Amino acid sequence: MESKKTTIKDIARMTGLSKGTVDRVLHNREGVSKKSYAKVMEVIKDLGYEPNLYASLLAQNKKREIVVVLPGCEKGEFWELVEKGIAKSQDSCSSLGISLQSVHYDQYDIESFRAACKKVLDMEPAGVVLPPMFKNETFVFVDKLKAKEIPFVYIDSKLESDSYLAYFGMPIYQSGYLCAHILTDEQNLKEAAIIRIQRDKHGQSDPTINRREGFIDYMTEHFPGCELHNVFINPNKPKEIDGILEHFFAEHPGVRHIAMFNSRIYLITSFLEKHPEKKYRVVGFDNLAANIKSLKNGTVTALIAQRPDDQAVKAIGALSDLLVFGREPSKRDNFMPMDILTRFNAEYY
Amino acid sequence: MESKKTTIKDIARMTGLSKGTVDRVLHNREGVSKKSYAKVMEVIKDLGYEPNLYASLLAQNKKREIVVVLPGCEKGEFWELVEKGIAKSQDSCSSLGISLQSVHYDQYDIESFRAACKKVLDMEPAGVVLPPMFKNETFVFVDKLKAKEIPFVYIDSKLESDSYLAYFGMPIYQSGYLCAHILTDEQNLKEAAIIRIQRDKHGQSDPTINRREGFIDYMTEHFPGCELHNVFINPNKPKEIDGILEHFFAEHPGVRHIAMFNSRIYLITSFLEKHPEKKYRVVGFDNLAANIKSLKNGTVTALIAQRPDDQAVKAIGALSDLLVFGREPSKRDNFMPMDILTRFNAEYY
DNA sequence: AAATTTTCCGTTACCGTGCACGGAAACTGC
DNA sequence: GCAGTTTCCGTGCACGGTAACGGAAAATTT
Repeated sequence: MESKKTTIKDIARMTGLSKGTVDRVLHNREGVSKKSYAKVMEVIKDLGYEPNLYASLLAQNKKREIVVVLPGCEKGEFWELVEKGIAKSQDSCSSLGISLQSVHYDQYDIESFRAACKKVLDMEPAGVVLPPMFKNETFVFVDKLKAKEIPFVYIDSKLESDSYLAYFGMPIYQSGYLCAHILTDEQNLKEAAIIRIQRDKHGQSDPTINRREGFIDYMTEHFPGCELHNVFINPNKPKEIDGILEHFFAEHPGVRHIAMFNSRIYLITSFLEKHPEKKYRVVGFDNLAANIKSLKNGTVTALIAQRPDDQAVKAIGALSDLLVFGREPSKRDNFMPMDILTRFNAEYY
Repeated sequence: MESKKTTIKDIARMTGLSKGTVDRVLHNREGVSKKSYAKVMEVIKDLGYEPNLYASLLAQNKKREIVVVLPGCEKGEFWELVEKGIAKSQDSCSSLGISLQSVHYDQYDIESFRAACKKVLDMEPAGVVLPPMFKNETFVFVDKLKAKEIPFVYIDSKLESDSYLAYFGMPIYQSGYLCAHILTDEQNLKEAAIIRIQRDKHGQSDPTINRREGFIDYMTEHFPGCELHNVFINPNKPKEIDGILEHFFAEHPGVRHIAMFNSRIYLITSFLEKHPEKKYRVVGFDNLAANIKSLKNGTVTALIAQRPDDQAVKAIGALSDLLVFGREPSKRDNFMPMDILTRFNAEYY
């Protein structure tokens, strides 16, 4: 049992052939007689031969590239957290002989996404990681990837099809459901406010829609009498936000519970900090630095976070596992845990 | 920029030395003059040399072994979750040429721990992972490891000393603090019950003590008037537990909040299920299957979990990073996030 | 100054696979 | 029977790094 692992040389010796021929059999290359082929296969099975990965990779001496296609972003925005995950993966990738590249586009400009896709295809990468931001364009893109036999992994959210290698992201509908559970804390509510972003989405795949469904379903099931107010704000006009909120809450003094389904809860903390006596119960999403700050000072009650860095790390890991070790991921759909962050556990995330 | 990665040969050429000497520098082996050493180091930095993992592992052709020393346990107990992490690591380890072994002992029998330690030392492992269960004996053990220059990593909790490579575990005091925060939900409390395990601990390192301190500190700071009742139960006499609890809660009808600082909240769910009308608010620790079950059916309000599987994965990862890549962990103390589990996010952990 | 030790470094034989090259044997057509 | 194909297979170098071996140069001792 302490014997060395069997090598190609052993098989060559056992069969009376040379390692060149054994190699040909292993790779199903032509130029082997049926008799020799059968003999080699038999010995391989008998000895339980497994090729030495290191030697193989060393001899191949290929360089592979994984490309992550992401919206470019300002400091402190959600996608920056994904970038952190990419940075984390850099080390392990480079020591596996894989280089990591990011390609950015403007998430509000479909043309820039098309350009990014073209760029990626020209790079001929060994694998691609992407969040599906523009639904139709993403379908077009991944079809091309499929045609080139380039594996790809979705993060953040996914599009249904049978061609993606894996998906790493939050269970979005359930995150809305959970949000409602935390917001109400099982206390009966009469009213609650949902703060929404005012923007024309043309063809964007928007997880917040699905999330809102989860939220509303929870409320309907548990507190059907609760009235849900939608309040719209525009992140491009930050100065107007406080006014809009002041106006709304003046008209609805009974509302003490606030939820928001995107990562921008920090947009309303300025308003909240002006009314500490109201003790609003506020639940938002994602561990942006600005959100965490408001969480720690008590302005925000809880955040639901989804480990965007881990999503990137795992997506890249799944690809490199495939590329280097030939291992298919065990699951295609990998839901990340929904982390509940409060002021007393936030700093450990 | 499309140039090949720099190799040892490149460095040899650039410095006018041979690759043997470069290799000596890379491994800090002796027999290199200061001048040559400096020259090589400079070129390495300039070219940004990174060794080729495959070639290195292939040439070394070593087999190393990482040993995890753990309390053996029944199905469904805490340490089983750590075992899951070990199983997860098996794949990545074996493809890195590392084999993983577990050595078990009885957590209530110090002699069995001594025997386990001896066994581990005889195995001459390349690295060791362990939770420090018996304080003094662990010190004796890790001293021997240190003498043999075997790196070791603490999980779950840690002992203060300067010899451990890394620690992966929950911030224990803070977890008690957080527990109180969740239990009270910022509502003023008059009374609360702490369920404790009755057992004589001889020399065991017990995280629950520290955790209770955190809990009590939170309560003292936020609700100084709240009376905390200690209720002791004995896990070896499960039939008595319900009676003890019935008796206690009959005598203290005002108590509606319950906390428990070990992983055994499932011991009291039988009692809780008999009194659904009381709507006890119950917070416990760790995502054991039995606990999760009570969480999902609403008996338990929340669990604070610490990713025991991740602890194992990361501990093993830190060791193999050191063994294979020579990378020291960036941090010695790695606190795991304290996950707040409720009935609606538990299944994603 | 010779003898010895120590310090330093180049050489070389691997590790297990991949693959190009070329040669031997078998098979073809005349 | 000979030249030309085709089929099959062995040889040998390459991949990048490791580490033992031994020799030259420098430092030390006698």
